[in-house]
Amino acid sequence: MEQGRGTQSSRSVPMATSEPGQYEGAERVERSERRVRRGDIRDAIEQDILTGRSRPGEKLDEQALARRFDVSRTPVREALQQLASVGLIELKPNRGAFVREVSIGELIQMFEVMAELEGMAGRLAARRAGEGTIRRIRELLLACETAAASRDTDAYYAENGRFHAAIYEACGNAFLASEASRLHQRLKAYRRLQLRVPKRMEQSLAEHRRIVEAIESGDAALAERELKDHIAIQGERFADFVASLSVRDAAE
Amino acid sequence: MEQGRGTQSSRSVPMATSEPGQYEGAERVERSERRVRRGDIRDAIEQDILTGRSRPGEKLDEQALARRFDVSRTPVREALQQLASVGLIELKPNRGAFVREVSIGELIQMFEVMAELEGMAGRLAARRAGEGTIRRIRELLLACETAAASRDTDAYYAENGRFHAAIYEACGNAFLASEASRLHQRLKAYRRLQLRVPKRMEQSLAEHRRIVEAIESGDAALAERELKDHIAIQGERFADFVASLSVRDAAE
DNA sequence: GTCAAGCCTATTGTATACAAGATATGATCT
DNA sequence: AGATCATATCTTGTATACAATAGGCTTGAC
Repeated sequence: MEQGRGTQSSRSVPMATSEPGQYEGAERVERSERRVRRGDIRDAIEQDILTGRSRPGEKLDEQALARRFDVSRTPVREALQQLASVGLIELKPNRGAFVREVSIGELIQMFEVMAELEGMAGRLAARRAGEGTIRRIRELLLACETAAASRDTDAYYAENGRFHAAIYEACGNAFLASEASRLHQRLKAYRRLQLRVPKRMEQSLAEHRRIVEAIESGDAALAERELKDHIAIQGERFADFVASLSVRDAAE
Repeated sequence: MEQGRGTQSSRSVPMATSEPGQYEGAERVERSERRVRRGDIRDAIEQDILTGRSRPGEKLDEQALARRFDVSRTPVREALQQLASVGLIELKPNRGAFVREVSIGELIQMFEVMAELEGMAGRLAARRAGEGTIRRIRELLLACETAAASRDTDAYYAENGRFHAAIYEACGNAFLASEASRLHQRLKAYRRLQLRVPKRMEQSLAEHRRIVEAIESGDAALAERELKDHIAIQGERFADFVASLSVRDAAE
């Protein structure tokens, strides 16, 4: 009953009729999306966390998730493990999975590291980027400008991500690129928040232009500084934003 | 059957014990290594990889590992997932787990990133380290010197790890500290290799002294440079080392 | 002899069963 | 009545059963 899959298979399960569904009241919306692809579960839970649908500190119930995706607990646990390894949730032994509470101080520290990595990527990109790579970055800058011109924060947010990813790739250090992407992904939700700050999109765009200029001219030190500042500003803006909400702040 | 287990699951100790200790059976090694602690499996496989007992490209057989630790495949798979998330192995869908082949180029890239992070930690440590922290770092430098004096590479290797960890802590950015530790751990095996290079231990020690000096004097830029170079040299030495012994090595 | 197609087997992936830990709940004693 | 211990119940963790897939092997045709 609780596992819709097993019932329709021709084989008979020994004593499968153990107990009638004791939680059948919960909504099971995903009726249509049987056959979830591997990784879908992970992505869905991640999305819930990043969008704030799952609040920090909240417990994630394995059984509920299993029902929601119409799978057993096994793949759900797998997904939870992966999310824990990325740092999005915390697995307390014998207690379960909880959405991680990230303090403001911790976020600022993460932005600080991100700034360093982006700066490094910029420095290397300025030295190593070839003709085609630079053209691609230029294109993405243009896309950012278009999005900004139409005041479309969602589009800007998306193009911005692509812009930075292109720089990671351009640095010629695949490991750095993957580490930077990982952190970028991790800070996604908080980056987005800043776009609400008035004029931030325009400022960001101006910074992007200077970054491209520096990379194009091959000025490694400048590219490093511009990118580092670009991210550092985001960290500060984020801190401002938070401070404006909460008067008391323990941000070291 | 494949799991010669389950029959003798006569775990005594009903629950009358009001002891707070949760792993009472830690030293109780029945048969092989019964009652493995959570995480032991992961550590053991990791150790095999880092020490080279499991060669790059080699396939890790779930069933064999399950037998070896006398557990079912479930916790083994869990351990493999974690190792995959750290990058030590690769999980090919429907194919299994394989020890990741790290090319020399990739390793150099990792050292490059490591150098940046260590440099950052040094810079911040120079600015933020307090009285006690510096004393602690000094102590660890002394321990390195002692180990070096007695030509004990194993001891030096261990003290070196503590020395760097102390600097990570001193930087006042816990996130950076954890990221640096993660990478340090990842490069562990390759770091160790370098100590075989003649005079490397002495050079390393000299570099350590300059690093401590820079941090003590509060010279952030210098501390950053010294640490960065310290790691960069390791990357270069590593490349030299590999180049010197592998004419026949299928590097990449 | 070579190649291809289809079965065979070995191994991964998923579901379910079962065990052990944790929390909630109720009974008993002071 | 309140506290404490015992138990009931729920949840996580692990074992096992089953399903599905990949790769090898056999067989048959050319």
